[in-house]
Amino acid sequence: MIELAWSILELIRKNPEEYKRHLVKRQMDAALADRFYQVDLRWRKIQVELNELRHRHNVISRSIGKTRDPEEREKLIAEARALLARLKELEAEFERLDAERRDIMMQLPNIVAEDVPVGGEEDSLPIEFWGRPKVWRGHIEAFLEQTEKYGFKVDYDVIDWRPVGHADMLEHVLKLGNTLKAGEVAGSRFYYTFNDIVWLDIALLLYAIDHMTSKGYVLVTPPYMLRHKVMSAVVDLETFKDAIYKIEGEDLYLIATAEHPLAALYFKEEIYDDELPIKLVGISPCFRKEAGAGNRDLKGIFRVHQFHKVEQFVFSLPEESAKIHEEIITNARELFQGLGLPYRIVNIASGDLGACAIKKYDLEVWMPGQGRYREMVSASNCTDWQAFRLGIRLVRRKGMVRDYVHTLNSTAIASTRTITAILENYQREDGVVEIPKVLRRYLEIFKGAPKDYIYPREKPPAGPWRKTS
RNA sequence: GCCGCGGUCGCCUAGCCUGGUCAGGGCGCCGGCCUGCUAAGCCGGUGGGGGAGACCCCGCGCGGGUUCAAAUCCCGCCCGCGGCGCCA
Repeated sequence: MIELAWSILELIRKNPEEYKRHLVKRQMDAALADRFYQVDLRWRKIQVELNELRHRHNVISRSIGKTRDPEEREKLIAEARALLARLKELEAEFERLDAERRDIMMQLPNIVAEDVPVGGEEDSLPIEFWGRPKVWRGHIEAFLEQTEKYGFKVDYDVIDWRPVGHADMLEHVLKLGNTLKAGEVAGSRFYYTFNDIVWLDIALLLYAIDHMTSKGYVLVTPPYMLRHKVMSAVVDLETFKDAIYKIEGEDLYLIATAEHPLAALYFKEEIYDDELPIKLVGISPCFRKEAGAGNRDLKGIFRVHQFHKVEQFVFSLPEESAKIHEEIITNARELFQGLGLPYRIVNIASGDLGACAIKKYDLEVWMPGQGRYREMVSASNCTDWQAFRLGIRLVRRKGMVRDYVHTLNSTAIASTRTITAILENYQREDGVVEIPKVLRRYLEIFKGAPKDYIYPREKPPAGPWRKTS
């Protein structure tokens, strides 16, 4: 018997109850698995009948070619026609079943890793803290809620003045952003940024690709749009609905992250085991509808429709993906340690995982203006979920066995979010923002770029502005 | 955008005109024999699915159509190459 190569299909056929437990962990309806099991069973049965019928038809059809006697020929053709009528009926049923089966199959989420906390968003578990957060006196209680509650003793500095939130910093203190005008001409969650903030954006991206390429990751500019068949293979249904922009009148979708085109780099390809791991670092703009976000983070540039991101992506051997997952989150740790931004690593709870991932780490930076840790990085192990949908096979040289590669992705740096973290963490009482030392080498070569500090201004360098506050 | 040519089982390629032998061959890869070891040589394997299995079905860029029968004929789409046009 041929081994079922996709882990989820194999699991449902062999042990549907086990798979249902994973659905429950994800707070999903376990009936999905039952439905698939039944449809799959019937699909297999019909296929047997269909093959039988087709075989008989093929036998007759082949014999027609060898028959010289015209009378005999007519008889055989009539017989083939009769068989064909029955075949058509059965084929119609099979096609209906096959469509239903594929439809459910595309909805099946990955399993949940053993060491993922079970529950909803509130059950996500911080597992590590780094750095020395600046905590405003009024946020101390909230800070302890986010640290000591989980059994971690995190040293922090108390500050007496209240840091200005990133949105107000950008727009009203530094005056280097304009979301009002952007809102008018493009819509909410768009922005104009100017001068030093743009330099900061670019410096962050350079810093991230410098760090990643020095580790041997291959630098990639990917397509910023993908076809439907590719996009739907890379993301789950929810993401598609809530995040993906479509190009009017074309079969093209804007990427929400470089993860999508990077995963697609090996669309329908075979990868030999001795080529793995393949480590990529992509740089691209990201476009997101943020349809499910409601009113959250409406101000500033924390949650926007468009930003730049440097993304890590790895194709790996199945037996190595857990190890590589640790590697990519560690790369992110290094980047944020370099920036001197205090963070915590969170093991995301089962109910909050995307359908693709068996396990996800978020890196959240302490935001002194908001008094909260906020997500900057997300690192997922998708095992063979994406690879199956993209048809990316793994060929093991020993015995030429075929299964699926594993895929992993993680943010390296998302520019706008990281800027908000810098604006809050490097802010002084007088409103001056210090530039993290590690970024300075990427700025010093440019005459017009800021070097050490970004200073508050009286009025913006460009764009309409009315004195309000 | 227009015209012409092309897309074959990992890679290269035959078959297409003139529909019907298992889609043939080369390379690579895997396994075996041989060998002190390697190479050469020889034998077998090398797309997907179903079936407990003997086997069977599907697969020639994708999707339709004609036919008892399609890699082969017809239509649409995608991609590549060459030429023309247009624009950086």
